[in-house]
Amino acid sequence: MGRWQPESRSRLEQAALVLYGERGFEETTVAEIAARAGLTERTFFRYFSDKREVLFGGAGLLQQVLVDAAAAAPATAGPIEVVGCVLDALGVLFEGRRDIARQRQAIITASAELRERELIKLATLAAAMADALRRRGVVDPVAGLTGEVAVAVFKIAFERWVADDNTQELSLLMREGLAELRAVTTGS
Amino acid sequence: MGRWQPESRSRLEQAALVLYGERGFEETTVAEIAARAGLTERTFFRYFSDKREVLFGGAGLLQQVLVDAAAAAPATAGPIEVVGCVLDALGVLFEGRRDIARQRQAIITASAELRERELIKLATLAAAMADALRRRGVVDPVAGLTGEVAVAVFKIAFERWVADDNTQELSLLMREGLAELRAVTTGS
DNA sequence: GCACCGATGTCAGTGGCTGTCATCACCGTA
DNA sequence: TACGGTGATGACAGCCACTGACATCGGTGC
Repeated sequence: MGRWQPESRSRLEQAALVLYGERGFEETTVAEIAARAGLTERTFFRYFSDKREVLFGGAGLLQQVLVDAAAAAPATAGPIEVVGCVLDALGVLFEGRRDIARQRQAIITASAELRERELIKLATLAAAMADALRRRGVVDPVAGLTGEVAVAVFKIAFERWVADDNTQELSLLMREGLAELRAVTTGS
Repeated sequence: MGRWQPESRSRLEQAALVLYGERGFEETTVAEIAARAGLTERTFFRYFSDKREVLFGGAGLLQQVLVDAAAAAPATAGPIEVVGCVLDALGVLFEGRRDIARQRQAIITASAELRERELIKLATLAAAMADALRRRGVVDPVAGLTGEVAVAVFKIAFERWVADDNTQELSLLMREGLAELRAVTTGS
């Protein structure tokens, strides 16, 4: 036992999720996570650049889906329509995963350090969105601005989605957010 | 010399600014900053909760100005007009400080850790903006969404303002951003 | 003078994170 | 079957951010 167990990475992720959930992020030691996964602290840091990163393995997929959806949007679509397409794609990605998302989000919001990390992941998404728009010919500062706005809509919708007193689908909440935004910016 | 020097806090800020600028954030030790300010590491941590915070002393003032401006906006102003007032107030705050802002921003963008910290400060501003709007009777999710949008406009305008090839005033860039945003959301 | 207080120093300790080298399972090849 | 290579892991030492506890010392009020 021990060596050559194939799923080291996911075992570490699982262990971290459990321990962060039980005791909290700050109160959990990397050595404890590693021990629970049957590995050593050193090996943890070979898979994850730091103690927080273990919770953000999905960020890459998210960005991939975003970029692909932006590229696949109809050639005639303006920036906001592209945002709509992207948000739809992201909605699909989270379908049926609300409980998992909720558990993860509870851990993140409970820790300032983890909130910081989440924000930089979102900022990276905004930058990717802006790049995708530039690749479609959208110029700055509109591209950058639209990237930020897309993420803002996603963020607010996601917050509502994981809130306890809400049962709507994420896609719906994002569409709603986009509509509200349009209403607000055109002057109330 | 040494004790009872009155400006310990600002001496630490100054020392940090210089050292982060010269060698970079990661390569600078808290002990070095403290030594340069004629203090010890322990005292540094009495003034600042961590190594990054020493660069963000102005965040409180920023938030104060934001909240005040939002409260002082005409009662008839809708969410977007309030954002306009707030951005104007922030523009005044930065007037004539572009070189300092540029130096600081160069340090921050050079370090992932510092970018994280900046993002959480911006997120705090967005939350404050949303709260100010709620106090004016704006409901969710519009309040939250508008808070995020306000910060997005500020962020993009600030980036352009500190870019080397730009000579426009920050206020102008923010007004421009707001206009572009309106144009984008109404459909291109 | 004396008692008190608040800013600072000192010191020991924890934990995140890294560099380095050893080890061991597996694989291909002679 | 023996042998060398490879890649994942362990073991260990070390740096540095950060903290708690206690000592110290300058100034202030009585």
